[in-house]
Amino acid sequence: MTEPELARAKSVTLRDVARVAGVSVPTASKALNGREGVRAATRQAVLATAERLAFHPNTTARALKNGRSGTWGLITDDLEGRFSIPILMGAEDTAGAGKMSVFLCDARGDVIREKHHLQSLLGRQVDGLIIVGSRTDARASLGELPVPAIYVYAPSDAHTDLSIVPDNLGGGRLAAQHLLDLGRKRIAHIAGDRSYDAARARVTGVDEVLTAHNMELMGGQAFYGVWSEAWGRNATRRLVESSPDLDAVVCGSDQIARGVLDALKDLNLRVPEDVAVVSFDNWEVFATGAVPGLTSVDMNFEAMGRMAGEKLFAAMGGEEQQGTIIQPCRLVVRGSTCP
Amino acid sequence: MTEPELARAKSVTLRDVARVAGVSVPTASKALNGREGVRAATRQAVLATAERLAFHPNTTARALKNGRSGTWGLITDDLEGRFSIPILMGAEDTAGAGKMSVFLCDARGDVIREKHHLQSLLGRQVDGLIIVGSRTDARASLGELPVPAIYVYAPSDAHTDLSIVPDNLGGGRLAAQHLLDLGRKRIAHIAGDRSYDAARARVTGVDEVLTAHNMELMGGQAFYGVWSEAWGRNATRRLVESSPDLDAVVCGSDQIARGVLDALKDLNLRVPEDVAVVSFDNWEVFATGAVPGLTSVDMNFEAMGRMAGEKLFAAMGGEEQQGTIIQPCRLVVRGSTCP
DNA sequence: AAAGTTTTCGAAATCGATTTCTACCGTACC
DNA sequence: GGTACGGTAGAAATCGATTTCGAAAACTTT
Repeated sequence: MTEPELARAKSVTLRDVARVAGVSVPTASKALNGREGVRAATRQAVLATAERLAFHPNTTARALKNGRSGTWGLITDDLEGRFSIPILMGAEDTAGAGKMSVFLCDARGDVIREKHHLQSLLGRQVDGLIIVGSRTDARASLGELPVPAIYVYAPSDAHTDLSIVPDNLGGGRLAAQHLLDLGRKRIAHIAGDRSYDAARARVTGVDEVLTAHNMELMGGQAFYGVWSEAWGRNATRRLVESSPDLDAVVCGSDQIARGVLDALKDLNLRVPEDVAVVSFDNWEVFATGAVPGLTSVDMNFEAMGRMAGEKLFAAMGGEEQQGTIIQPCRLVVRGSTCP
Repeated sequence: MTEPELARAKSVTLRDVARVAGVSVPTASKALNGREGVRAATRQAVLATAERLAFHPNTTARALKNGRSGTWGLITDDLEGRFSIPILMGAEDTAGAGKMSVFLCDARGDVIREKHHLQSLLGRQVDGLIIVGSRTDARASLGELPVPAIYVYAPSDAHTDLSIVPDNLGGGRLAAQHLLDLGRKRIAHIAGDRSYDAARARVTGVDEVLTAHNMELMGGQAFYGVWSEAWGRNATRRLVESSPDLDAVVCGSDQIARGVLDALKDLNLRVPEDVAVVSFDNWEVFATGAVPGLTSVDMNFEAMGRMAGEKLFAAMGGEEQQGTIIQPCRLVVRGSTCP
C-alpha cells in the first residue's frame, strides 16, 4: 500500500496535483488560487496538471480551514416552493454561478422542526441564513445567531434583525391607480384573510389612492374572506347583487380572482368591458390560464432573493444591518383590464 | 493571545468541552459518540459539560475526516418547486429529522448550469445526488460519478443508472377503471402534449382498460394538445360538437381539466351528472379550487422522494442498484366524478 | 505480593486545503 | 568576490473531529 492512488480511486487531491507537477502542496495551492509568489512557468505547469487530472478542490477542507463554507441555509414553511424557489434562485444569482450552494430546509410550519434544522445548518457552518415565512405577518425572531440571518417575505418581530418584505401597500396603490387610469370609477375590493398582514396592507394601498381622488370602495369597504376561489365566487355574487353598477374589482390574490372571473361570467358581465379585474401574486399558472388573462401585481420574489443575497454578502463582510427593506412590486397587465 | 476562548467568541469546539470536563479530546469524542472504552462516570461528565456549553459538533470537520458529509444534492429544472419540494421532503424524511441536509440547485433547463452545479456539489462532497427532471421523458445520464445518483420523475437514458418514475400507465388505468366503475360508457380523453412520454403513457393506460372491456375512446382516439387550460376548453368544445353524447372525460392534467370544466359549463353540461371528469397531477390548488373539485390521479411525489432517500442510503451502504422503479399513483376522488 | 488481565485514557496521525514563515536561489551592487 | 536583496519554493502549523495504538491505571489471580 505504498501507492496511495491505488488505495482510493476516489478523487484527485491537491497532493496528487502537486506530486505530478513536481512541486509542493503549498506551491500548488498558491498557483491554483492565483496568489503571488509563484513563477509564471510553475503556475502554468500546476494549472495544466490540475486540468489534466480533473482536479476539483475539496470545498469541505477549505471550509474547515478558513471558516467559510460557501453555503447558505434557507429555512421555509412553503410546502409547494412557490416562494422559496424563486427566492433561492435570486439569492444564488448574486453570488455568481455555483459560488454559493444553498441548503433548503422545510420546517413545515413546525417550530420544533425549525429549531432542529437551524441547529443542523449551524453545525454545517453555513455562512448565512435566509428565513422565508409563508405569510407576511411578522414571525418570531431566531434571536442572536453566530451567522447573519435575513428574514424574507415574513419580517422578524425583532427590529434588530434585517427583513425584506414585499411592498403590499405599494402594490395596492399600483392596482388602484391602474384602474383609475383606465377610467374606472366604481371599484370594489374582494380581499383575502383579514388576519393576514398582506391582505390588510393591500386594502390600505387601494384605499389610499381612492381617498386621494375623493372616491371610496363600493360597499364602503373591502370584503375580507379567505384566500380561495370559492370565496371569490361567493363574494362576487353578493357584491353584484348589492352593487350591480360596479366597473372594477381588485382581488386579494389570483386564486380569489379566478373565482371572481367565474362568477362574473355566470352573471353575464364581460371582463374587462363591464368589469375590470386586478389581482395580486401573479402566479403564472393561474394568471395566464384564466380567460381573459389576469392583470396582477407581482411580488418580485426573485428580486427579494437577490436583495437577500446581496445583504448576506454585505453582512458576511462585516457590514451589519437591521430594519426592514420594502421591495417594490410590479404590475403585470393582461386581458382582465385591457382588451 | 494565550487564551483561545478570547480569540474567538464563535463556537464551542470539542477541545473546549474536553478541557472543561478535564479529559482529552479523544475521550470526549468517544464519550459523545457513544463508543465504548470510556468509564460511565467519565462519559456522564463529558455529556454534561457538552450540554452545558451548548456544544454542537462541526459537521464540516467530521465530514473531512470520515469522507461522509451527511448531505445530498438535488438538481432540478423545476422553476416553481412543484415537484422538487415534495420530493426533497420525502427524501429528507427517510434520514430522520435533520440527519441529512439537502442542497437544492436549480439548473433552469440549462445543461451548462447543470454541469456547473454538479461540479460544485461534488466539490462539496455530497454523499448522493437526486436528479429531478421536469418531464417524464428520459434525460441524458450524468455518466459515471464518484457518488450514487438517482434520477427521479425523469428517468436516465442509461440503463446502468437507477431511476424512479411515476406509474403514468397505471395512473391511466386507475382513471379509466374509476369511470367504468361509475358506469360511464362513453369516455373521451383530452391529453397533454404528445411529445411528452407522460402524456402517451397515460393514454395507453386508459386505452388498455377500455380495450379490456371491448370499448374504445370517443372519437376513436385520444386528443393530444398542450398542457394548458386553453387547450382543455378548445378540445372540449370540438369534442362535444362531434360527440354530444359523451359521459366522461379523462384529462391529461389538472390544468387541462380546469379548461374542460369551464367549457362544459358553457355548454350547459353538468359535472358529474352529465359528464364525469378525471384528471392527472392532483395539484391541490387547481384540483380543490375547481367547481366541483377535481377527481385526480396523484403522482405521489413524496413517496418518490422517500424511495429515492432509501435507495441512496442503500447505495451509500455499497448496495449498487440499477434499472427503473415505477412508483404507483393513487386516485383522489372528488366531486367531478362523485356528487 | 508478584504476575497477569482488563479497562480506561491520551499522544499522535489523519482528512485536504490554506497560511505563515523560513530557507534558498540567482541577481545586482559595491 | 562578497554582501544585500527580491523573488520562489517548501516545511510545518492550522482548522475540528475521528481513530489507531500504546501506555498507564485498575483489577484479578495465584
